[in-house]
Amino acid sequence: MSRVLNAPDAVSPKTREKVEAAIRTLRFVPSAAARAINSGRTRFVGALVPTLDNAIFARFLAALEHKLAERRLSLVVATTHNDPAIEAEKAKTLVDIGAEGLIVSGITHDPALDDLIERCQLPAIATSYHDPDYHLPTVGYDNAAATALALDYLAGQGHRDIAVVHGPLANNDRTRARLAGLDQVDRAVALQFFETEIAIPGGCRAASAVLAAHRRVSAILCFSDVLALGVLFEMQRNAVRVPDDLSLMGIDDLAASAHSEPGLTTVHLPVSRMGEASATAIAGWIETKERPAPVLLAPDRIIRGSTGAVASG
Amino acid sequence: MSRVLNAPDAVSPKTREKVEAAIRTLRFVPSAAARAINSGRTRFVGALVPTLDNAIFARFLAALEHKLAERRLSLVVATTHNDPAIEAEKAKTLVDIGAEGLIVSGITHDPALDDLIERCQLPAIATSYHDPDYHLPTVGYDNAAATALALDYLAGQGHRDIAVVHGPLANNDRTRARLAGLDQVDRAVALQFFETEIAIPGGCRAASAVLAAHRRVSAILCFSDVLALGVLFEMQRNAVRVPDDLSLMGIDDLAASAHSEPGLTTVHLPVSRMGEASATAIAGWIETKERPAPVLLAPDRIIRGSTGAVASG
DNA sequence: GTGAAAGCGCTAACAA
DNA sequence: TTGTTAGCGCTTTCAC
Repeated sequence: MSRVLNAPDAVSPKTREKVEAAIRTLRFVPSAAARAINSGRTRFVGALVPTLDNAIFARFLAALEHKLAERRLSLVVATTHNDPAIEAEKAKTLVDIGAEGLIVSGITHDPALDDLIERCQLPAIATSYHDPDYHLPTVGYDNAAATALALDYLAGQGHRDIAVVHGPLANNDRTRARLAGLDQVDRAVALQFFETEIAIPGGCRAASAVLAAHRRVSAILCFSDVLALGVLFEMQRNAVRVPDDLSLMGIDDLAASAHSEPGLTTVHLPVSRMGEASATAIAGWIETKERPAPVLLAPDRIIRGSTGAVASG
Repeated sequence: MSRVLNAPDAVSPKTREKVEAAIRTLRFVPSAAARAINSGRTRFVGALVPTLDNAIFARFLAALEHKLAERRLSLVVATTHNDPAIEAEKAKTLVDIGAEGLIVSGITHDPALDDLIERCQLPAIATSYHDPDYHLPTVGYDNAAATALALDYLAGQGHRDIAVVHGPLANNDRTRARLAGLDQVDRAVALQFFETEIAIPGGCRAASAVLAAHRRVSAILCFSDVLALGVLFEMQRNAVRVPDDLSLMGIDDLAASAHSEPGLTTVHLPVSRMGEASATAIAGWIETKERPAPVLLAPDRIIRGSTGAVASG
């Protein structure tokens, strides 16, 4: 009967029909577990992301799921809320149910996670980050380069006093890398920093704080478009014109960013390609047993209407 | 050795240590598949959603994943793009890898999916919909009631010419139910319909169409906040004041809707609670083998700044 | 082309 | 408390 299901051509039509009839009458359903025990394959991988609330991760997962499906792999999703302990725990669960590989975000992890990956010899890929020397292959972009690209543009437009709105630093290497990227810009710019939660209301609050701050700025750089959207709304609420009174720049390039009024100048992070590249890398690793090379994806500056030049003089 | 892993207390400390040492040196990792074949449990369920691009589904999945984790279940995610054939195919894949239950969206499905669920005697739940007579338990809200709630409010505010912006009707029972809900409103209101893709640019295009339409409207009702956001942006672009020139109402209540300027009047759909209720229902069904009762969640009208009354006379 | 049997890695039940 | 074994449902192999 195994033959009828797996190699129908190697069975005479007569026998096949008989067996198929029996399968129907007996309501036979093959057991996935039994198949897995023999093939050694479960055909799914796990992905650990900080949250689903930010569209940037949803877009990443959409591309990841789509590309994995092409390789006949399914995707198990778990959220970590940027807590390494939760991440390690959920990773353990994913391995326990049989994940053949793991996709994690960033390079800050609980030792328990590294230990798990090492012990199980599990293919695992770190995303949203680039570091060729990291012990896992990274598939991602250079976070520092992304903010450098942004700050360089604002500085080039004549901005000398800039507010930087970013997410929590705790356990977030991406945010820290983005912060470090600002130092790469070799221009005389005064920066004020505002930390807030990465969500629309966080952006709104940060915008209020910027407006209330003692020293005026001519531009706001947000480390996420979600924050920038919140800032934009708050500015509209306060009748602050963007970009006339204040330039606004984000990082991510969400769907909304292209269509807001004004359109949001931002740095496009290629998260869809990152999802595809991650899928290809992990699927290849699982199939060939060969560790893939890191993948570096270039961020891309996108100029829209939310930024303008500072009137010189 | 099985005892050491599963019931460490029933083993003398000496033996335990010896076995644990061996486990370490041999780099032993228990096989999930072998465990599954004995327990009959794989400890994960599959969810089929139209897309991850709309935050409403991301929010649903976030709650679903969280509540499932409490029941020690993992979540496999697959996207269908509202195509019943893809849905059926991916459902088959999920069952093939051992999903213990399925969460699907709506009640329009390929017969192959129904057949699969029937044949495998698989616990399956239909979400985003309410129909106590459907052959699967539904966990969701009354889509018709949601739009009725919205239209009733707009009519109550004096609006008599209203544009309705909705997503594609093909294969989407939720959209059709929302459309049907408009008929429940017993008021003399002239409606114009605009179909577009459920995404920000879709909302923008629909807004342009509304502005270009021959007959003027005093309000726009969008069947999704994503659409309403797009409309709002387009109105800002065209210097149409909301709500002074035009009232705007959505359905969903996304995170952004509460913080836009003006805030978006909308109908809150309890998708987080729907995720939790779905998790509870499917987990209970798997554990007790007893089919759960349908769950009806009430939508909730939320009045914000994007709507106003029509000046009478 | 078909039937029979070994064996995958565990758990559970049984002796010792 | 510990060692041993049957058997879960499949795939693969080996006779026929």
